[in-house]
Parts: sequence; C-alpha cells; structure tokens
Amino acid sequence: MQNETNSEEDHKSAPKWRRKPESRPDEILDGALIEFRSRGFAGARIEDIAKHAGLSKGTVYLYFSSKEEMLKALVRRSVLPISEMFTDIAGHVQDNNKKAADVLSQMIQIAANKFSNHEIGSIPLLIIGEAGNFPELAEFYRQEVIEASMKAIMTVLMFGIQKGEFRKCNPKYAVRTLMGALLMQVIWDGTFARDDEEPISYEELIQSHLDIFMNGILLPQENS
Amino acid sequence: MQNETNSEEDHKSAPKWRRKPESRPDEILDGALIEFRSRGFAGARIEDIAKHAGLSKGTVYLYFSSKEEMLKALVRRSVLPISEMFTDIAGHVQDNNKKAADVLSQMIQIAANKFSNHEIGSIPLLIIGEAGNFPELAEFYRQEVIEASMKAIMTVLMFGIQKGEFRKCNPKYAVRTLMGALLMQVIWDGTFARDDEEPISYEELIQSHLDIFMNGILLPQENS
Amino acid sequence: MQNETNSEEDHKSAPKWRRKPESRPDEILDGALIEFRSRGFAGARIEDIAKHAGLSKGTVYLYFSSKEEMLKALVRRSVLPISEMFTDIAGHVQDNNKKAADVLSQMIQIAANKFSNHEIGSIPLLIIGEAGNFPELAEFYRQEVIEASMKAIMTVLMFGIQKGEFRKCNPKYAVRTLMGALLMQVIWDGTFARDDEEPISYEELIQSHLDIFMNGILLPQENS
Amino acid sequence: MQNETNSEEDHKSAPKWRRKPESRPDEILDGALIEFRSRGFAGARIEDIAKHAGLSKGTVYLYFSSKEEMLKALVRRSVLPISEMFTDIAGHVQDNNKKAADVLSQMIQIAANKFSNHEIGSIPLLIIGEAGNFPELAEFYRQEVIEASMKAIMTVLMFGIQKGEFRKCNPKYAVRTLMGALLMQVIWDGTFARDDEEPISYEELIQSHLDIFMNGILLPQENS
DNA sequence: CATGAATGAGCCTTCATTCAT
DNA sequence: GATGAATGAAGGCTCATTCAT
Repeated sequence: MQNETNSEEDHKSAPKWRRKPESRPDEILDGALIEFRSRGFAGARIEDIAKHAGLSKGTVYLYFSSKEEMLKALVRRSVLPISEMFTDIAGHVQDNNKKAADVLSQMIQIAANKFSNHEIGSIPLLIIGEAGNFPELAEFYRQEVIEASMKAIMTVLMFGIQKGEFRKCNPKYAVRTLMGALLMQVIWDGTFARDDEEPISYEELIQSHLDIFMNGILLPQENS
Repeated sequence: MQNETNSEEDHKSAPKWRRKPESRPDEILDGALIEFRSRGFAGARIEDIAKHAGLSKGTVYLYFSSKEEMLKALVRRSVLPISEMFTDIAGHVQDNNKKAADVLSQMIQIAANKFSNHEIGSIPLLIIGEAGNFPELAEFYRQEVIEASMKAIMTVLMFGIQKGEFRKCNPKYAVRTLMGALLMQVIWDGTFARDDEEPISYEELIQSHLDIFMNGILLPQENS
Repeated sequence: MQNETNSEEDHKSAPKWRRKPESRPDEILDGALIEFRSRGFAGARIEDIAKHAGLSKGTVYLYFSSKEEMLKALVRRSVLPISEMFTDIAGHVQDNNKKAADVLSQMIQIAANKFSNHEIGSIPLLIIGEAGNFPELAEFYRQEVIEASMKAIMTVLMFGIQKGEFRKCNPKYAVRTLMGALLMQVIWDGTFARDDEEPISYEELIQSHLDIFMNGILLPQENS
Repeated sequence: MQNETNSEEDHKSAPKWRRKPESRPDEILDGALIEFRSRGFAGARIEDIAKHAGLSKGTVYLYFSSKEEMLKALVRRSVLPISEMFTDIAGHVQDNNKKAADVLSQMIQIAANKFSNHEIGSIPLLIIGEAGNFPELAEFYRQEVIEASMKAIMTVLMFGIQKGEFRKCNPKYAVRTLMGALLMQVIWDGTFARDDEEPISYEELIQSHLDIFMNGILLPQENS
C-alpha cells in the first residue's frame, strides 16, 4: 500500500550553479513541507527532504538543529503571511463607509487567495495530522491563524449586526459557516483532489459561497 | 524511596491473561484510533495501542496482521455507519411533500450527529494526515463518504432548484458551503479544541448554519 | 527467496481416528526432522512441526520440554539404529574365514542401507548445519556414529593388512576414501537432488565404489 | 567494586568510527560466514556479524541490503574462485601427452587446495544446512560448483577409459568415489574436528586417496 | 561549508513457551 | 490430555543525528 518513494528521481541532477545560499533554509523548508505532507512527520526522511533542495543529509543540520525544528520553522513561516493578510485586509477596509458585507467579502477573498497558495494552505493539513504529537504547535497555529481570523471576522459580523446590515445571529457560529467552505476546499485540494479531474476554481467557489452566505439559498415564497 | 506501592498489581493477582472476548478487534481499533490520531500512523507504537485494550504487543497480531491492516480496518469500520447514515436520511425524506429545505436540514443534522461521534469524526482527520502515505485509503474514503454525501446533497439541491424552492446556483459550490461548517467543526474538535473551554454545541451550530444557508445573513434593506 | 510455507496444506484434515498415542513422540519427531531440515533449527516453527503430526502447538510440549530437546531426541533416535547396524555387521562377519574385503563390502552395504533411509540419513545433514549451535550434539554424533564406524572399518582394514590381503596403507586415510562416497551421496540426496532427475541407485553406486576401492581404476599396463 | 577498568576504551580515544576501506564488504562477509556457520542463517545476529568487522549493526546495511543478501553474496564470493580453479586445472592439463591419471591427480589436488581454504570450504556446509530455506542458492551452487566439477572429472575419466588407461566404469559413480573423500574431509573439518586433536593433513589424505582410487587396496593374490 | 559514513536507539514483527479452559 | 490465546523476549531493519574528512 505504502506508495513507492522515487524521490531520488524527482530532481534529476540539480545544476550545481543554481545556488542562492541566502534562501537555503527556505528551500529546505519547501522540501520538508512536501515530505511531511506526503509521509507524515514521523515518516518523512531527512535525506529525502535534503534531496528536494539539492543538498545532502548532513547539510540540513547546518540550518536546522533537528527534524522537529524544521516543522516548527515551517509553521512559523506560514504564519508570517497571515499578519500580512490582516494588513492587506485592514488596508482594504479602512473606509468606514463600506458595507460590512463588502468588508467580509474582501476578507474572505484575501484569505482564499492566501490559502490557495500551497505553501500556506498545506500547513493546516499538516497540523491536523500532527496536532497530537505537537500540541504547542497546534495551539500556536490556533492562536495566530484560526482565532485571529475568527476574531477579525466576528468583529465585522458584530459591526454589521449593530449597523442593522446583518440579521441578529451568534457570530461564533456564523464565522464557522463563513470559514468552513474555504477550509473544506483547502482540505479537498490537499487530500482528496485527483489529477484527473477539473480543479475547483477558488474564485467561483468563493463567489458562490459569499452569495449564499449573504442572501441564503431560498427564493422568497409568494404565499408565506 | 518509599516502599513501592504496586497498586496496579493488587487486584487479587489478576491472571496473566484472559480469554478472547468477541469484541477484541474493536477494542484494539479503539486504541489504534487514539494512538494514530495522537502520534500519527508512523509514530504510533503497537505496544501503546495494545495497552489501550489491556493487551500485550503480540496479541494484537492475532487480530491484525500488520499496523497498516489496522489502519485500513479502522477506516472501513468508520465507513460502515455512513451507509446507515444514508439509510437514516432516506427514511426521513421519503415523504415527497417535504420541502427540499427540510430535507437538507435533516440530512445535515443526521450527518452532524454521526460525525460528532469521535470514532467516526476522527477518521477524516486521520486520513488528512495520512493521505500521502495511503492514497488508496484516501480515495476509498473520498468515494464512500465524501462523494457519496456530496452527491446526495447535490441531488436535493437540484431538486429544490427545479421545484423553484431554491435560487439558481451551482450545486458543486453550494454543497461546499453546506458541508464546510460541519467539517470545520469536526476539525476543530479533533485538532484545536481545548479542555478549558466551553465546547461548541453541534445542535446550535447546525441550527445557525442552516438558517444562514437558507436565508442568508443580510437583512432586507429598505432603500436599495 | 524464502520459499513459501504452505505447511498448512500438507496434511489436509488428518483423520481423527488415526491416533496411536504410544507413537506420538515419534510422529512429532518425524515432523521435526522435516521442518528442521527445511528451515534450519532456528527457522523451524513449533506450530508447523505439530501440524505434521496432526497436533496443535501446545500438545508437543506434553512430549518434549523444548525445541532443543526435540533436536536432541531426534539425533538420539537416529543413533539407536547405528548400534543395530553394528550388530548386523557383527552377525555377518563372525565367520573368521571370510576375506577382509568381503567383510568391508558388507559393512558398507549395510551402512548404505541404513543411511539411505531418510530418517537416519538426514541427521548428519542436520548436524552439519547446527554443529555450531549445538557442539555437544555434534560431538555426540561424532562419537556414536562417525568414530564408531570409522573404528570398525579401520579394524577390518588393519586386519586385512595384517593378513596380507590389503596393501599397506594408513587406515585413517583409507577409511575416508571408503566412507566418502556414501557420505557424498547422502548429502546429494538431502541437499542437491532434484525431483526432475533420475535418482542415483545406492546399490549400483556402492557396487562401483567398492570395486574401485578394492581394485583401483587403472588397467594394468603391459610395458611398465 | 574495583574501579572499572575500561581497557577496551584506553586505546588513545579511538574515534567513534573510521572511514570506509574498500575491503569493507569482504570483512563483513568474513564475519557473516563465521556467524552463519556457527548459529545457522536464522540464528545469526546481524550485530554479531558486524562486530567481527569492528562495525555497528547499522553499518552493514550500507553494504548489504538484507541478511539474505549477505548469504547470497557469501556464496557468490566463494564460487568465483571455482572458475579460477578450473583455469588452474586447464593450465596444468593442456599437455595431451599426460596420462589421464596424472590429470585427475592434479585436479583433485587443486580442488583440495581450494576447499581446504576455510572461506571456500565452509560454503558447502552452509548450503547443506540452508538448502531447504534457499533452494535457488543450493541450485546455484550445484550448477556452478558441484556439477561443473563433476563434469570436468567425468570428462577425464571417460578420456582415460577411451585411451585404455582406465578400466571400464560408470563415470557417474566413479566421480563420487573420487570426490567423496575430499567432501568428507571438508565436512569433518567444519563440523566434527576438535581443537585437541591432530588435524588431518590434506596432502597426505589426497595422496592416499588417489593411490587407492588408482590402484585399489587389494594386494594381488598369488593363487586366484 | 558540504558531505555521507557511521552510529545506535527504537519499533514492527515473529515465535517459543505458558497456562486457563 | 488437548487446545490455542496470550505473552514478551529477541532480532531485522530504519533513520535521525553526529562528525571526520
């Protein structure tokens, strides 16, 4: 069942001249992400990770003191853009005249944009698989990404309710409705998607999702 | 230093082993689920799994020929109730006079009920973490659980659209909006939930989720 | 490479009525010999040995206290007929008028007869493979079988030399010439023989061997 | 109680490891031969094999992918010199004026010379013990060593018969007479020989053996 | 800086042996 | 007596980590 590793063949004789040592740690993390996701943390082999970066086993230890440290760095790296995400969002939302609905739309679109990037979207999947082994990491991610996002969204939701733009609702639940579709797609892409099928368009998905979230799916019934 | 109290052994000299109960394989799988989820498949130790069932290492091999076989059995076991789920759903939905909205509501509630059970809800998380290592298992789960559920929901959606009960929409996307919130909660419970916080009520969450899915979150604006 | 064990199929549902409990240990040893020879002592599984006798694992421990004990019993059992062999030989050799050559011939024929029996001939092969692990056993076999036989043969050789029937020679070497062909055939049968080839006839082999041993292979040359 | 003398470690702080010499695989095989012969294949422990070469467990896996591979390599290694043996023989035998008897003598002497070398002579014993588990290995050895040798000898025998130098005989049997004594001695040395006794001289044994093989052991009787 | 040979802890799996039934 | 479920020691093999070169 175990699918065969032909990782040796993945990077056939990486050219020697392509060396940007400054980005070395990043290249290693790229390989680590691939291997962690495909074999799990415990199942990933340092040698395979190194090979993705065109390095040998020992060399990665010049940049990371242990396998666990690589995992931590990987998660940290993926969390950095999240604050950038919030900066982006804040930039688009400054305008106080904007409707809450538009603000929410933009937030979700920006988030979708971030998480459709493999290097960021794979991380929650990684954490889902390794949360038991690395609870601090899950907790870190929860706080830095999940809760921070939820809080931002809930703030807008409550603002919309206050303004009379949104119906009264429990933002704690509504945020799950709003974020769920995105999470689901991220998981689909990273877990169940097959090469032989048309990929789902994030743009269209989010469009449809926001539409339903805002307006619901029911048609107004004449006699009711 | 204190005289060793071996309180575990005090139980009137428990026999070195007891006889096979019929539920032995199930007890082992319960332990396997716990360990697979908390250490990952590769990181889980057979001895720890055995301990959950009060057995010794070697004994689990009387029931499962390998670690991998345990994983497969675990997934298979969790998939069985899904067909029961569909039977449940079909039973509640027979009535042709029912509104599509009510049918959808019941489907989601039944699904939420199933997946809030740890033994069923943990499996997708396990698969998310191990899909790279066991692609056939992911494919199996995709077909038996994810796609089967999606198909059922999309059928009702399209039926509702035909009837004029639902707005025109692409069911492929709408189903993701509908299922996303449930998946998100399953992941939350299995990955990020902390003991020190009030757990989210599935019932209330689903209530809120369905309400938004049906009616949207926007209030009708007088002048627009 | 390891050849597959389908030992379960070897004795399809041994009839329950065929029970001669007195010979139980012997039946077990028969199975042990087969398994020890085909997997080696360490590689043989008690359960497979038991199956040859139509018994279950635990039952063989009613007759033998350990695997090692079975090996010892097996060797002991094969050594018993050797004294019988010497009795046979003595019976045929009493006549003091017999030529030494005839005595030797008869001895070798009797020995060949014994060792062509699989239960006796397999034992030296077993010992060759396990001598390192069980030096006492090898020593026991050496004394009881090899040296006893050598001594008997050397006695006749020396007697023949004394009588002027045999040329002067070192019996220590001559006995190896005499026994070697038989040993070689025993090894061939137990190690290299294939089912798809005509088996070597012990009778003809010994006939030829004795002829050469007695008369040599050279034709008398006219001019020398 | 005495202050621990760790005399093994005193050697001026030996480095935890030294570099790969080119002969590493050979050294490992030497250790493997010792352990396989003394414990049997199944009973031999990789760690013990490694220790013979001054290595640790894991290191042998840098050179051999499995225990079984070591066994195969060991047999292969021992077979290589056999072709050299035939080259030797051919070189000594070119002269067509030579008597068949002399050719045979030389062949046996060369073979004895080869097989008295422990690394070559132990292999047939190993195979005798493991033929059941590794039938292809036995078959390989049969073809490359046993049958090749037999064929060479039988050719000379038939040549001698044709020339009128040897008596008519069945070479299939005669070759067993000729090879048997050598095989017996190889087995004796590897299985039954004790340290406390005078070892048998291969040279004298072969001398005596060839004499008997050629001339027989009987003295010509005046009146017969 | 880079390498990869060497190490040894660790785990899956097997199987001789025990013993409740 | 027989059975075979249960045990746990043992060993093959892997791989994170170290370090001489």
